[in-house]
Amino acid sequence: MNILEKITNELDTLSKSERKVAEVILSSPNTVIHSSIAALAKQAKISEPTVNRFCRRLDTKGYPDFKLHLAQSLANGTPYVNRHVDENDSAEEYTSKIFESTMANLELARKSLDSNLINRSVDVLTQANKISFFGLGASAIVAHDAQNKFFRFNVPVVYFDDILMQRMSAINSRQGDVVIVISHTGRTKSLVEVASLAKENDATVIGITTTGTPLAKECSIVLSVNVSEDTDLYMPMSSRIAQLALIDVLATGFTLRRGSKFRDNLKKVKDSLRSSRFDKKD
Amino acid sequence: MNILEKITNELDTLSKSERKVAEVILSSPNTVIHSSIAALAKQAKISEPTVNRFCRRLDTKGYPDFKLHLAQSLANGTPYVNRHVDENDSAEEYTSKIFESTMANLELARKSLDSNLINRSVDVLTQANKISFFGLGASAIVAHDAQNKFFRFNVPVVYFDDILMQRMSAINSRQGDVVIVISHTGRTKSLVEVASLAKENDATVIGITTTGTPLAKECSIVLSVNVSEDTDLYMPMSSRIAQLALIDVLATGFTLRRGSKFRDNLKKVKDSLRSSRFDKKD
DNA sequence: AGGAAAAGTGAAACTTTATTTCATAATTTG
DNA sequence: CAAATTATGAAATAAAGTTTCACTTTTCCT
Repeated sequence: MNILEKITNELDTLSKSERKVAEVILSSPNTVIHSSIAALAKQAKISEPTVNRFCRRLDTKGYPDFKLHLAQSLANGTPYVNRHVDENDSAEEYTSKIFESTMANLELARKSLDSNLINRSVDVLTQANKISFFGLGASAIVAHDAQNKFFRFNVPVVYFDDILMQRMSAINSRQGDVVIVISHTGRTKSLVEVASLAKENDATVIGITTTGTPLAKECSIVLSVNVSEDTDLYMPMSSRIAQLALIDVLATGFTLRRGSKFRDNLKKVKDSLRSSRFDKKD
Repeated sequence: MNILEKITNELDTLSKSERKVAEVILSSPNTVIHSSIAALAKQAKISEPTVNRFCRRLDTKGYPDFKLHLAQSLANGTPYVNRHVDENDSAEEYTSKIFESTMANLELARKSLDSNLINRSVDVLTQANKISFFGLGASAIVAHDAQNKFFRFNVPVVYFDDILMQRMSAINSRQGDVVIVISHTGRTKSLVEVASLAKENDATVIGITTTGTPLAKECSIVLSVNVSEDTDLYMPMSSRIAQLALIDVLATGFTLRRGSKFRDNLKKVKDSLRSSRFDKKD
């Protein structure tokens, strides 16, 4: 198990001084693996035995052993962890933290996805007469992106980030139409209403949202994209990035399902963009 | 670099005794990371100073530092790798591949970023009279997202995904304006022109693109977001996701730079959305 | 509130571990 | 084959980590 995560989890079982140690470690783990116990104690403004006790509480044999675990956690290939941005972080620090949290959230999102539901969604999408993507705020760009992607497939696709257009479109939907409603919180009133309207009008409603939200209840298929709670003011919404990855998955599933002839077509679309670009001389 | 590989490479530059050390380490590295220098010396049937010299020859500071490197090399379990989607992949398989590739690309992108340039960009952004984001196609949604984010900061911000609007806006820019041009390929002709126009009109032009592209040459600051080449037809453009993460970084840098009063304001914006949502009952 | 018990903490003593020094042994070179 | 170079380990030294124990703070109970 990743020791940084473990520290984060056990933060509240630690004593006051031990928490100071934890904070120093979490804020710059890469420095710590090169520090002696004395240096760390000094930085955390506590004594050396406290550091030692801290290490043992995390089920390591002592400080050197702890450093070993820490080093391994920091090495490549270990799972990424949600780390909060701190007011005094340098550019390097907050950059790392944001990228790592984003990756951690992608990992979480992947775990929450159910491949059977993805399969069913792809089924539905390949058979749709018309596909509409709805989102508001940060999720609007996901809908926008989805439109870009599906547009290339030469299927009737629209996206709206305007409540009224969404409502009108939902009301005009019919059997065979697919409406994809995107909302991280799943609590945005107007979007929940739109989902419900589309459903009443016999469209298949796919929700890209968090498990168990009001929106989820209105959908025919719910693709759960769970990411860690957005409690931190500085922490950006990683949810939209996970949602985009899911759009990639759906689009890929769509392409695969449609077979090889369809893929030749895709290639043509790609090639058609070439003349608008400067050549690559390499 | 992986230290086990390094040991193997340098085997013939080592002395006889040192080679004994190397062999012991290579044969059971997992034991070594929990051994003291004395234990290792005994096992290799040589003296402690020899072990120490061995460590230094591998460019580590000493035995403990060597163990740290060794531990990290051993931790490399399954780094995220770009894996290509195959025609016969199941939903589960392509989902995993897409998420993992996305993470691999985020990792790559992070490595290509220069924190000094991020710092300078944040400087420029906090002092801007007006901020414009330009992108086309997949990058348009990044520009769109950036507008969403910076709009919350109550600064004059616009985004255009229309070539004509971009040109007009670029021509009307002036000293103190910041123009952020987003393009993965950095070869889209009209965008390169827009960057050049903006520059001629004294705007500070920040490019979010790949290193060494025509667009990069036109920019005052280039934030390189390098991801692996998009050679595969099935593989979705991960570049936009890396770009979004970079937008998060810039927005976070902006927030931090602006100080605590500014952050209170942000909280208000966040709260103002509450009434549009269903309550959370938990 | 008041005081006993429990938990937390750090100074100092102590132990373990790593590094340096230096004399000697092995190897290379002319 | 002897001088020079390089390699090696015993012992001394230095550094790092751990334990003990007395003192402080907190918690819990009446």
